[in-house]
Amino acid sequence: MRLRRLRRAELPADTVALARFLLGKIVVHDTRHGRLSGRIVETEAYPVGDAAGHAFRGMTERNRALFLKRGHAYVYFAYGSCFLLNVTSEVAGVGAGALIRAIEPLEGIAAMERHRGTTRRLDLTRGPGRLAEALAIDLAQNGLDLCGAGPLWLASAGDPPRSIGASVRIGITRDADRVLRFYEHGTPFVSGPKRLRAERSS
DNA sequence: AGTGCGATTGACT
DNA sequence: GTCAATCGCACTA
Repeated sequence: MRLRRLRRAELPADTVALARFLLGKIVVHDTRHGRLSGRIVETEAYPVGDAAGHAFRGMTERNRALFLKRGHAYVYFAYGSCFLLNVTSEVAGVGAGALIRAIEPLEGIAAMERHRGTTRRLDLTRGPGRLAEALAIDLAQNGLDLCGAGPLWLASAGDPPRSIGASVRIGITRDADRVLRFYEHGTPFVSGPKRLRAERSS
């Protein structure tokens, strides 16, 4: 597969626009055990001022990376069991980002199966905690520049954009009515209940 | 110092 | 479909 590293200037400077932009792009993790990659099919935006966003109550030790300029990785540990991967979206000092919720496995599928302890293709990377585990992402990747020459990066495969759906975000309680979850229609690799997979956006 | 709560998952009915 | 596990962090006192 032909992959081209995305440059920071190509990333939309707006959080919601970035969340939509990321659909169809590739997230790549080059590890000691080879390349792990997947096509992004579901994201959520956590823009400035969003009560559901981790930056809402200011910078802390945990969410520090969320305040890096756009195109950095913000990884955090949730529910005592999972790591979640976000792409930061604003200028330095402003906390906002896009959560990657699901990818379609591309390269390194055998390694992903080992990391996840299953060979069921749909269970590999459907859900933010699952995809992080499949891609071997944890706090060691927190704060990495996704637009630099590092091991974790974003790529375009030149795929034509497909139909995009939108819904409310999953698993939050504050600002729960905002339509800030975006996903690709017609792929089985999207997480969430069925009723949140059919709404049309653009 | 103690408490409550998740940007979830996997097991189970 | 429902529900508990799990633990670091933020918040209160």
